[in-house]
Amino acid sequence: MTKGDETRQTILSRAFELATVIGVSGLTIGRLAEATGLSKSGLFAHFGSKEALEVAVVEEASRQFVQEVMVPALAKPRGEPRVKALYDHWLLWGDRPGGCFFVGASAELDDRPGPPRDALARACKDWIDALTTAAQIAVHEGHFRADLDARQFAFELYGIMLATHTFSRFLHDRGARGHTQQAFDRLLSASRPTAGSRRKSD
Amino acid sequence: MTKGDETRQTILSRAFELATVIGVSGLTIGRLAEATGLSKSGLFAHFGSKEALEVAVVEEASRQFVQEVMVPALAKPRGEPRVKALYDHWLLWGDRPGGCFFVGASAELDDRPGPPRDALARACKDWIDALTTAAQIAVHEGHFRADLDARQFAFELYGIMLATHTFSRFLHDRGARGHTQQAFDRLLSASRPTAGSRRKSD
DNA sequence: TGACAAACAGAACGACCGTTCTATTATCTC
DNA sequence: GAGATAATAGAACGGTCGTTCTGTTTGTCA
Repeated sequence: MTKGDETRQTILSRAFELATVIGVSGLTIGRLAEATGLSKSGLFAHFGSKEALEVAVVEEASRQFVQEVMVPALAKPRGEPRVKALYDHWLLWGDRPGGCFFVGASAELDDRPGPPRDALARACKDWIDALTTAAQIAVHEGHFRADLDARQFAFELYGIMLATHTFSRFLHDRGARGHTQQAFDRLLSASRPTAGSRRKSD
Repeated sequence: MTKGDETRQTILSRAFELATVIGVSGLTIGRLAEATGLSKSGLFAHFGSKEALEVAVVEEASRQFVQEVMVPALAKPRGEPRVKALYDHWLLWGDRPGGCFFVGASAELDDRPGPPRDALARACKDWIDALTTAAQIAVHEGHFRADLDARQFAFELYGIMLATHTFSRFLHDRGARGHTQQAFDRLLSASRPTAGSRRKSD
């Protein structure tokens, strides 16, 4: 199948953009059909249900996120450089109309059980796991202190990202970017070994 | 007027509960009418428009937030105890079906301009200002270091709160409460004067 | 207590929702 | 190129949305 998958991909790309701006639940078949130039029923046939469309949109978002954030970061050296790259590319990822898709969608779906919510939660957990693993690697590399709780590190970094989203996108706070950078730097400093600590593989 | 205001208050209390769980935009006149036992038109007449209802719900949420979080904290001694009280009462505030109303509503309204969004942003800014002021007072009291950026403190504390909401409500992460406490403790430690610092009014 | 306004109910409106059905194109296979 | 199949359009469905209109009840106050 060629044509069908091609159209489906076009729909999903547009749907992802739309959902980022107006939210997952604000995304309707009618509006999406209009945005893509297809008829409601023609578009609908590609997914079979609104719920399946939402799941597909979440998966499309995850795909793009991996491409734009995870892959570039994995190309960086293990340890703190990779942690920094994850942070930097996330900032770039959030620099689009609507900001970070996942932050917006999380709040929308958190009390609406079902497959779309499950798919989104999976994506967020994967992201947090990636942050955790990156921090753990930084410990092994000796960039971070040996007793660092990598999961705790991921939690706090995630919080910084959420605060960034809220301060800049919702509150239009001009100091948001500065606060973000300062918070991240402080988190890094607190994670590095204190003077006189030992290095790895001693 | 007695009866009208009374019913209006009943509606708003129920609306606030509902909106916390299903979201501000998920709150419909029909559902709210059913939940309160009124007719759609009867309920509608109290507000004149859906938008006005949403604004009223945000204001009701703010009112309750002040009552349950701000007032108890202001009763505490100035400085770190008050900062801790703000944090503690916020945790209690979030311990209800749907979690923190403002966290959920922020993500929903951040790209939907209009009076409801403005009212919500005002409430969030007030909350952040309260955190900032409390931190600034802690500086004056000598509980926090003199060179602390109170606004930065508020930003990071806000991030911890957002992460708490997401980890516990959305991801159902059992470690959320622990991570929150640890992050808060770490933020407090980093804010206190280092050994050998001077006290206030010297 | 009787007049008057406030508070509500009920029905209906057009708009849009997700979904289904049928018909018509376009695409692919042989 | 013919036949089968996939891809899409169009109309229509029942349902819910916010909103308006018209009554009827209820409360308020001189």
